[in-house]
Formats: sequence, structure tokens, C-alpha cells
Amino acid sequence: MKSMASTSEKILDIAQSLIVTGGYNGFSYADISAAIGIRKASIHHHFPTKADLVSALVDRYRRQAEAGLTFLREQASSPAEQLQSYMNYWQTCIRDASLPFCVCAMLASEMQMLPEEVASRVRAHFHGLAGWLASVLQAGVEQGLFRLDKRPEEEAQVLMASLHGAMLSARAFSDPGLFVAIVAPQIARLRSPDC
Amino acid sequence: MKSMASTSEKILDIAQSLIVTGGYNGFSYADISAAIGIRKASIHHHFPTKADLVSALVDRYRRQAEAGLTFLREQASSPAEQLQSYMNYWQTCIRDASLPFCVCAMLASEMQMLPEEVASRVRAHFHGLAGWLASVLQAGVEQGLFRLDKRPEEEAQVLMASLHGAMLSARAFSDPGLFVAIVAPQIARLRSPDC
DNA sequence: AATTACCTTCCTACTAGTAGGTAGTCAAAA
DNA sequence: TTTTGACTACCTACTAGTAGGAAGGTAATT
Repeated sequence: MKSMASTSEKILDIAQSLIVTGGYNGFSYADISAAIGIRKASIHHHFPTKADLVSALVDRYRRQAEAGLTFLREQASSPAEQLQSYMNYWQTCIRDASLPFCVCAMLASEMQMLPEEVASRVRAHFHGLAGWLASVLQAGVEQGLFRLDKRPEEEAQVLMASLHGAMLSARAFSDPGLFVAIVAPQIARLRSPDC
Repeated sequence: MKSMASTSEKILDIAQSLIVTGGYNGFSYADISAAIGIRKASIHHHFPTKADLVSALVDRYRRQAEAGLTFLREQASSPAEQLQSYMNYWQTCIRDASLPFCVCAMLASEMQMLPEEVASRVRAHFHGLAGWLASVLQAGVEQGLFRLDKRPEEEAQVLMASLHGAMLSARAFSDPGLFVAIVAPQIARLRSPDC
């Protein structure tokens, strides 16, 4: 009985996949309406305005991301494997096209014209991800596994930018393999030479 | 008399800045119309369809980019300085907000829903930029200035992804300085240790 | 047990405004 | 005189959003 998703969840599912392919202005209530067989007005019942809908969408995405990252921290044995697993997660999403781009990266590219309530949530996701990466790098340094040229926070920014840039290139060239080809060397170069 | 830009150039100027902030679906003929004081129908005279307009826009952008990159190759003395100058160019664009994002990077994020005539041009820009970067890296290796872990083409992809990711982060955090903070270390690490 | 009231979800039908695009006109320039 | 570049006026389709109501479930009141 777990597969029975509520209507509002279905709305968010569709909206998310539409945003990932076309951004904030790339979808409409009518698109969602057609996709799940419900009238436009019914979607407005669940999410009065588009800003409400996308805000709820980003909130859910952030909760899922945070849960996933926490799981990785607890599950994967070493910081190096945590980064590897995170990369593998995205590799799978891109390969099977289930989520071929980060929702917040997509929205960030349109940052200047997003409703403020959405923009602030997108910023929060960037902060959260950068923080997680920095803490993983920090742990790796403490365990003598990583050798960083800069402070963990700065290296985390470099790594996050590589991740997003790699998603963009994979999309531009329609080549899912390009994502790993770009990200893997960036993770590899962090490894301390003596291990 | 050189400052007297033609109407079609003015249309492309406005459209470019609108695309850079909001993407393909983030602007309309009415927006351009209002910005340059001309009727919508007059814009259709110059560019019959939106796909025509954006195609012409990307063509012009690609010509300018190619000219700029060729100039850098001829002007800057060493491959290292060529990369540095390219980064500085974008730093200036981002700082003064004249072009705070690459037109083609913006469009690439919406790749899947672009008209094919636009999509192919965006892909061509990615190929061209990756090729230029690869040739600069290749030259650097031949002159003993760079020490690469991988083939120049692969390193070029890594570098290009960092550039685009850095633009995105700078935008997400509204922090122009973040662009250089991310890209500079990526260029620095290419340098051969013995020089 | 039946009534009352409320809540949720979805519906039809509508609005004002915007989207990209077209037809036909007209003045000035080539 | 033909071409260019602008115009007015219009079209159809779609945009986000609203009004009001029907159907069903829940829960307390009578």
C-alpha cells in the first residue's frame, strides 16, 4: 500500500521533472494538469500560487537531500567513499534520466528572476551541500586520507562547482558518462599521496 | 558614429541580457519591445520567430567568443596567461554584471526543450570552447609549463565544467568573487611543479 | 439513528493578461 | 520603384489565478 502517493505528492513529482528539464518558466499548471489527469483548479487547491508550489517542491527536495547525505555519512565507511557514493548516486540519476539535473542548480541559474521565497530556499540548499562537502573533506584531512591545497570550505566550493558543471556538460553533450569523467578526477586528486 | 547600433543589434543585445537572467522561456517579444521602444510586430520583422531570434543571438555570441579566444591565443604570451586572461575576462563580466553568465551555459541547462536549431548551436559552442581549452593545455604541456594527469581533452572538460559551475555558484550566492575563488585554484594546479 | 456542520478534494466555468505570430498600411530611403 | 523598417490592429492559444459548487468523509449534536 506504500506505492499509493497522495495527489499533492504526485503534483510535486511531475512539477519537479518539468522544472529539471525546463526551469521555473518552463512549465505551467496546465502541463501538470495534463500529466496527472486532474484539472488546473485542483492544483491551485493544493498549491494556491506557483511560488507556493515551487517552494514546497524545494522544501521536499532539501529534506530528501539532507536525509540522503546524512545516510551517506553514517553508511559509507570513509570520507573518500562518501564522496564516491554521492557521485555514484548522481551518475545513476543521470544515466536512467530519473533526475538528470539538480533541481536547485537548475533554479539557481534563474536566481535573479525567482520569487524571493524560492530564491532563499535555493540558496539554503547550496549552503547545505557546500557544508556537507566541507565536513567530509575536513574528516578526510583529520584521518590523513586527504591532502588539501586550501581550506576545506574552499575545496568544497571547488568540488560543488565541478559537480554542477559536470551535470551541465553531460546535458549539453547528451553524454551521461561525461559526468563521471569530470567528477572522478576531481575526487581522485584530493587523495593523500601516502595511502 | 560607431556607437549607432542597428535595430536588430539592439534587439539581440536586449534579448541576450534577458536570456542570461531568465533563459529561453524567461523573456518575450513584449519584454524586448518595451525595453527598446519599438512594437512587437517590428521585432517579428527582423526575427520572424523566437527560434530565429535566439539562433541569430547564439551565432553572434559564438562569433564574438571565437574572435575573443583567437585574440587571447595571439596576444597572451604563455598558455598559462591565456587561461588567466580568459578567467579575468569573465571575472570582469560578472563583477560589472554586463554579462554575468555564459549565454550558452544558460541555454544548455534547458537543452532538452530548446528548438533543435538552437540546441545544435549551443552544442557547437561547448565543442568550440572545449577545443580551445584543450589546445591551450596541449601547448602548455609541449612548452613544459603544464603537468597534466590526463589527456588535454579530458582536462579541458574538467576545466570547462569548473568555469560553468563557478558561474552558477557566484550567481547562487550573489558573490562575484566566488567565481575566481573557484577557478583560480583549478588553473593553478595545472602548473608544472618545476617552474 | 438521524441531523447538523464542517472539511477535503475535485470539478466546471470564468477572468484578465500575456504568449508568439499575422495581415495590411505607410513613409522614407536605395 | 522597389525595399526596408516601422506601424496599427488583430488573432489564437495559453498564462496564473478565482468563483462557486458537487461529492464524499468525519464528527459532534440532537
